[in-house]
Amino acid sequence: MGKRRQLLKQEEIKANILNAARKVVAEEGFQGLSIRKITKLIDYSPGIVYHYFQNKEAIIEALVTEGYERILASISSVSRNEGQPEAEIKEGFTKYIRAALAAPEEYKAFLLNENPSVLTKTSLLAQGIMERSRTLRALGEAIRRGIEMGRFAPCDPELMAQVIWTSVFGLIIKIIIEGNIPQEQIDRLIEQEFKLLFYGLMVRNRH
Amino acid sequence: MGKRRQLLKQEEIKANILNAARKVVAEEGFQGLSIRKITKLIDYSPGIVYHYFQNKEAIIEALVTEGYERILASISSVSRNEGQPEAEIKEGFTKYIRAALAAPEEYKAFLLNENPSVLTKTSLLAQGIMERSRTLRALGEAIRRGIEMGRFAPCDPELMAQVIWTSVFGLIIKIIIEGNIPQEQIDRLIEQEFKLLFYGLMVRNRH
Amino acid sequence: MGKRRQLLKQEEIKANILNAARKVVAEEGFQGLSIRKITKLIDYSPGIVYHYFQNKEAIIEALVTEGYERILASISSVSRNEGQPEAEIKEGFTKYIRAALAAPEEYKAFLLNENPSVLTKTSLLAQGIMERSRTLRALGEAIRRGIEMGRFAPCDPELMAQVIWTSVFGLIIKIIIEGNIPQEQIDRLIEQEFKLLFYGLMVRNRH
Amino acid sequence: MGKRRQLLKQEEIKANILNAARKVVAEEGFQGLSIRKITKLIDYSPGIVYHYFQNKEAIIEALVTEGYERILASISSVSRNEGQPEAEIKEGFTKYIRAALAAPEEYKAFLLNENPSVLTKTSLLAQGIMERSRTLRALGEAIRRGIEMGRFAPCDPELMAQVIWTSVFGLIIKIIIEGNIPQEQIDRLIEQEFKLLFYGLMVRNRH
DNA sequence: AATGAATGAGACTTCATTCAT
DNA sequence: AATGAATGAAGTCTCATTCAT
Repeated sequence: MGKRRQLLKQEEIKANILNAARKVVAEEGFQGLSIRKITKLIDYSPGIVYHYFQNKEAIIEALVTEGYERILASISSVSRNEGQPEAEIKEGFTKYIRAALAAPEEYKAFLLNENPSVLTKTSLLAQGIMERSRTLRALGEAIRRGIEMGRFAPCDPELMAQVIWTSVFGLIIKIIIEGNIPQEQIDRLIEQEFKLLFYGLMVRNRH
Repeated sequence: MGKRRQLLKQEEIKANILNAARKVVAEEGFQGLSIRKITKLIDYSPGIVYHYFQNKEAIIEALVTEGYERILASISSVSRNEGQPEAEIKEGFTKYIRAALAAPEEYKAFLLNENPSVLTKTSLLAQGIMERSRTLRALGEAIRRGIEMGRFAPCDPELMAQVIWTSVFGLIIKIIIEGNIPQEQIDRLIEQEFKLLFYGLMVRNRH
Repeated sequence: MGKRRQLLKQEEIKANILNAARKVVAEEGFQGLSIRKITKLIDYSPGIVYHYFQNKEAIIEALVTEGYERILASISSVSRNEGQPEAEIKEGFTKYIRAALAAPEEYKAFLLNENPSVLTKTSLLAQGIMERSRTLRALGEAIRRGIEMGRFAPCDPELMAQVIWTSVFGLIIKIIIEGNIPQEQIDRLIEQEFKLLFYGLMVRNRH
Repeated sequence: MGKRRQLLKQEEIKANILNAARKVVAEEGFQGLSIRKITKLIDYSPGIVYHYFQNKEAIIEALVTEGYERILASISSVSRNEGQPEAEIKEGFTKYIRAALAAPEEYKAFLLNENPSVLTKTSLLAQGIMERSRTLRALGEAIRRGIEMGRFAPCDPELMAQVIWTSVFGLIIKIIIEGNIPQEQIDRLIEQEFKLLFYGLMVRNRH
């Protein structure tokens, strides 16, 4: 067998393992993931996993990296809107929310995970996060541009990006957890969310 | 032994068990809680736990409801502020956030719980929730008052209460999950959260 | 407290314990009987049982002795029929079957029990059993009388009593275990059973 | 290692487990069977059993069906006896009894089992059972033949087959449960059983 | 007489991981 | 590359019994 073909096959099996793992996680959460369940799905023996991954931890990390990329991909296509950064922000979150609600179990499993290796990808609240997180950077810079253009009130763009992000995050998580919200109500909540983010609670034109 | 004294002792041991459980949960999360770990901490044999609690589930429930009740209690003392409903809201959430962050595992365990009976207490997103949830009612009515006074922009008070609540919820959950945020940064985030809630992103005095 | 009253009370509590035990056995079989379940039913603590019974074994024995008496009572009223011992036998078994099917769980728990102390009461197959078992003695003597009167074919009355008894026993147990036999079919089976016992399979008047 | 040899070894270990289980059951009854006891006998750790069997239930089922199949097999070799159906019946039951008493625990476990899926195999008392049960059909038809030949008294062959079967069943179960009957006495009881089945209690030639 | 605390053993089961082959 | 055997620890829970009070 040529080396290239071997590598290919190796990647293939790794992918199989990850696919099986993803399936388990989607059904039973990260907590329910076990090596055995994975190998039962792909009809391999438990031992084989240790040929491709150092341990369970490594699988989780791979899963998570990959899952995060997919979520990020959903907002990578957001188009710059020079004149109205708020439209850009709205478009990004709309796509993000849609992607999250389309794979609720994975979203939950991923963003509520406290596994250290997962947290390195999902952490957003530390100071200076704009340098490390593409998402937060994109959001923060849209905010900065809005401020420079005079459309947004002056503020620390990073901090603002963080609380905006957690606001949306809170809504998504709650929608997923409550489980039975009618689509109509979900739409109304999302619409209201944007009103809150952009206009706040207080009345306009005050003094 | 008098019956009263016995009951006391029984309560005492129950409390010991719960305390030990709390300690385990605080260190390893609910996921890491086990009867064995509890009884090792209080130097008892595993079996004895079943004298005081029906099963592990009952311990968790006791822990969780007790914790969440403490959190709810924290906002029961919020004082009406007729002139400035925003101050009332801010005070309420400040207390709520503080209480939540003081018992992070319980907060998570309760509010991320998908058990139906828990959900009946934690659901907030359905239409008409203001009639069923004291918390949401209080928040929604503060908003209504603010609108009537001309301090808040006109909106559906219930919907607004829901997205405000989920915004704060998202921040709390994220702070808990990331785990290692310095207190200083937490304070800045909370401060920024209120700015967002009250003033939004867009510039004031816009037309 | 007078000694007599104490004794009374003691007997009363013993009876309570046994009643509770009987209830457990009726619902879950002897196998499901536990000290805890007993004391939970009568609202006492597990320890108390050991004041009245040496151990679990002793309870079972008491239960069984008592249960056996009740079953025996059902056939104690069978009237002697000097002319037709077969009528006497039929009447006895009819009452016995009815009593057994009226308390199927107890019957099963009792007669299928292999606990040594139970077996001392239920054993029937040993040689010489007619000297020790009232039931078998009654049956065996009816047979002996039948033989002497020339109504029954000559045979060893004890052996014949044993196989007759086990025949009926087999029918009862099977009816109980299958569980869903319609009453009509039960009646037909019982009727047929007596035909078998009295006339056998082979044709009459055979040379 | 070749796949075939592996399969062989796997079967071997499975057989070892079952053998150990059988040993435990033989000594302490099904009630006394535990994974621990099994693995102690074969010097394995408890976990390994779950490589070969899904759970304890599966072991019991394997044990029981295997045992009962052996018993059923014992009567498959009964030879037709055209002239004397009673000889055929006697031979069948003799073999059946011998097989049952050779695997008493399995026999009990299977025939006293109230599990619905077991009952579908062991039920015999319903009307029309001759169409569904090979055993009952064979017995019933021997009876029918006997009647047609004028050797057996006219009767409903199915009903007669049912009560005959339960008669023998009752004897077997009682022998097993009492446990300590000397072989000699067992033989006498069996002999007497056949006398009862064929000739009944009543005197012959009684017009 | 009665209690409730407490134990220690044992039940079934799942899991991550190692290892010889 | 892949397997299947195997372990040992840990999980929850139930039980009969003892004992100080």
